[in-house]
Amino acid sequence: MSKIISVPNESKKETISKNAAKLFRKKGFSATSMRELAVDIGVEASSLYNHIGSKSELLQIICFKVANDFINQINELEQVEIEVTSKLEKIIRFHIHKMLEDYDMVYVANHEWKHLQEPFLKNFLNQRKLYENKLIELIKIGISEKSIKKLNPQVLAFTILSAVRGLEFWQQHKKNIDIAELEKTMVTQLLTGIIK
Amino acid sequence: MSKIISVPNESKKETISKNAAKLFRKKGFSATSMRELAVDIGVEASSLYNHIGSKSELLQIICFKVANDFINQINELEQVEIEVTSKLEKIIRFHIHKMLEDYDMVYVANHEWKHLQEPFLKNFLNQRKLYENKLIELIKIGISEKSIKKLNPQVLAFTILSAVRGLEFWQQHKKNIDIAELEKTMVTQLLTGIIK
DNA sequence: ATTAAAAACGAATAAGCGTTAGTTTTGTAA
DNA sequence: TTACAAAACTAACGCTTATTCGTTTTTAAT
Repeated sequence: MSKIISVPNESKKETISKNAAKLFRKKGFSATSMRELAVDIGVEASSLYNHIGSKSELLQIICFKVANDFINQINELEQVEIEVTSKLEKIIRFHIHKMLEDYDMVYVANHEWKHLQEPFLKNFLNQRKLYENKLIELIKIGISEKSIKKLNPQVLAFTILSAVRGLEFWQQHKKNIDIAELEKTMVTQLLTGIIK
Repeated sequence: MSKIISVPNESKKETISKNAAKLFRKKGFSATSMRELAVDIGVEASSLYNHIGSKSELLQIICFKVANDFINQINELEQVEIEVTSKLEKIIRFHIHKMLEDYDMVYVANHEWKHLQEPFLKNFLNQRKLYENKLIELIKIGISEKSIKKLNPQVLAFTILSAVRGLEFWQQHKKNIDIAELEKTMVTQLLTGIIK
């Protein structure tokens, strides 16, 4: 077969990872074979191993890329001095943008992380918990400042995360809903509710 | 090995299905082998085939059991004559209860349905869309009655569904949060928002 | 044109998969 | 006790899996 075609500024490893993300999202990690991935890329399965270490490594690359992006964003946000509710709004909007830009990778990180091997599995879950705890802390500050209702901060945080992590639905309705409306609706709903 | 032990009023097929749901949730459908399932139940893999047709059938049983439960609930709710917002509250509370009672099955139906074979895959997705559309219609009524904010009903519906489908987190925090508080918090958050 | 490294290939390996077949054990009712 | 059906067993089939090996082709620099 032919060579792996990679666009400039993108290593062949990245090209393989992105294709892997697409397949892992569509079929799941375990149900995706290296042979299928190779076909998609246009090369024999064995040739992939000149560029990557293992199938498992591809999942690691995907999951930690996403985890780092989210951790970095919330870290930057901690430095900024704006109201808690504005921070929450920014977090929600960031999730929406990420889901649109890196749909495959975000989806895989959200749904296929359980197939990571140790020690990567523990590592990933630690990253996740770190992010969740930062969000919970933010909400607690909001409650103490009386800008947020006195409800269980853990539940509030997880509900927001569940809502934005479920943004996959959007991919299937791209045509019907425009992104500005999507953002406005979700921010309004999650922050101020749906009842008039 | 020994025989399959099934509690009274539960067929052996049900026993196998429930064990399958537990494994499919923990490891994913594709990564779960019939041999593993057999070990969990205490028989040889081949013995399972005296009770079930195939591995795929187990996934079908799980997914359609869950789909039917949710469709039935929302159908019953359509008959009842109460306010739209009360109906939404009931739907949210039903999701929470279902996730607690049949965690494994609900999780599998939410996450592993893509491994269904045709025609079951199409069938399942139709059921899902039916449910989503019923929820969207409900919200549209609320908007026209002016009890719900004039926002994109599709987005509102999917956000609610994402939030309740993400209730898996609760399983890991059973000890910290009691169910009454969980319900109250989520209903309040999704219907009236979190900002004071 | 020569050389060395990078990247492709085909073939093979060992392990695991869902499932079937044939046989034996177990439980139940006559 | 006999007879029959249900459900277990062992063994095997054919296929797929991720990965490795040794070799050949391609690419790029001298």
